[in-house]
Amino acid sequence: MPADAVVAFEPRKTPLQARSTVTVEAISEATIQVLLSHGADRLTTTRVAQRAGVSVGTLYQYYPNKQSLLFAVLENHLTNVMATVEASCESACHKPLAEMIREMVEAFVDAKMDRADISVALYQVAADVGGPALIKRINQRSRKTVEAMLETASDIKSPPDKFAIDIMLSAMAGAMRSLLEAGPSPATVRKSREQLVLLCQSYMTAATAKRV
Amino acid sequence: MPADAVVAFEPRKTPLQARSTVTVEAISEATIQVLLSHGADRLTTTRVAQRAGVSVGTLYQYYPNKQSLLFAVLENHLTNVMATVEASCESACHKPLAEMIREMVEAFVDAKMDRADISVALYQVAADVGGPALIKRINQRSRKTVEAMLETASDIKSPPDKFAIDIMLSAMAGAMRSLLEAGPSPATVRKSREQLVLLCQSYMTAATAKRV
DNA sequence: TCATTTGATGAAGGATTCTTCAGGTTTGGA
DNA sequence: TCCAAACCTGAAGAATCCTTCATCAAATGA
Repeated sequence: MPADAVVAFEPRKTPLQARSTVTVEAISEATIQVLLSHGADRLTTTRVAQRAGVSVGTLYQYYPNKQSLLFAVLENHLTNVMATVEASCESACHKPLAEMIREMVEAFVDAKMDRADISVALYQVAADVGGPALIKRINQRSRKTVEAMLETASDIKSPPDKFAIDIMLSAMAGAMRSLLEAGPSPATVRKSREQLVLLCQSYMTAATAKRV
Repeated sequence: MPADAVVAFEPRKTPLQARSTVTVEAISEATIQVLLSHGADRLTTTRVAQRAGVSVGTLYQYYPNKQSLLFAVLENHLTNVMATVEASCESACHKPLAEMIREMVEAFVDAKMDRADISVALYQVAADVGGPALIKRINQRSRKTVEAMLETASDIKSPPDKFAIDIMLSAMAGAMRSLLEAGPSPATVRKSREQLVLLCQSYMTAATAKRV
């Protein structure tokens, strides 16, 4: 969605002393909180700094601008979720298809729910500059990871094609987003998790059958 | 996501003469274009007015503020898509489950693709103030519409519960969003449409089987 | 201990943006 | 034709926000 050149995104300085590590962490956390309490369009660098208990100048010592701050928080979150899913994919290798899907989906749901507030807050940021590109990258990596896992499934001839995997992953993410934004009860989460597993399993089974 | 009171959202004045109808239409269209070319955070009322070929003052004659403009455009789009889906649901009544799903999903995909640019542009706005609430309302209505259709399915005893329908709809919307944001080729759209039908069909079948 | 590096401060410049309103133009009917 | 209502204009007020930088404080290690 960007119109013109993307500004600098790289962090300006990496914390060396323990003191600054705490500061950077506080700024990240404050970003989430401000996002949740004021909304994306009312998030100001001053407000974030205030909430973090530091001054604006400090914030600008680690992030060259507002966008890089938001980008960093988003990237961090996506990377975390990604790592969890990747781990589950590795541990599910060589199992039957249905089990694979179950483990992967459950890992995803759990990772998202673990810090549901972060997920919800960041949906507001995801559409901004940098977001779409980042998400595209993460999606591709996810696709490859899942694809590699499916290749080792013990009970199918050939795995579904890339297309089907993309559809499944985006459907899963979309349903999860809708769920998170509704502020669900634990019971609702459990039920949704189960249904999401079923959704992915039935689709993958159907998509696989087509090719064998 | 809003922090405080929601401002006035209602249009300020309804166009009477043909001239102003054209103006309002131009402003709507310009909003989409600016959203696409500059992004949500660089959308200014002045820019929209300029692109529409009118002055800012004119814009404020019909919309009390910037948010109400964005809200109106979003609402209009969602209502349009919704109407298309509702029509398809009515015409698919009393048919077999698989056909129902196919018609509904295809109607949804086609409605979204019909003005793909609008859909893509509005994803940036959806997370803003008013967006989540609006989407929640539309979702509920969609759920009820689909539920009513499924009740008349000729080949199943009892339809899936509300839960499953919600999951399916949000999964469908999520996958569609991901597709749209990728700027797909016509061939990709066709293939995705087919896969989306399969996704929903297989899930609904699985969810139904569980209850009979 | 003390010099050097790292970290923190926050007032203020500079820029952008929302919104209004006083005054002009066009339209439609009497 | 002529008036009132509808419509349009765009400069400017008011507010908000991003970002910098000169200055002060803390930590490190020699």
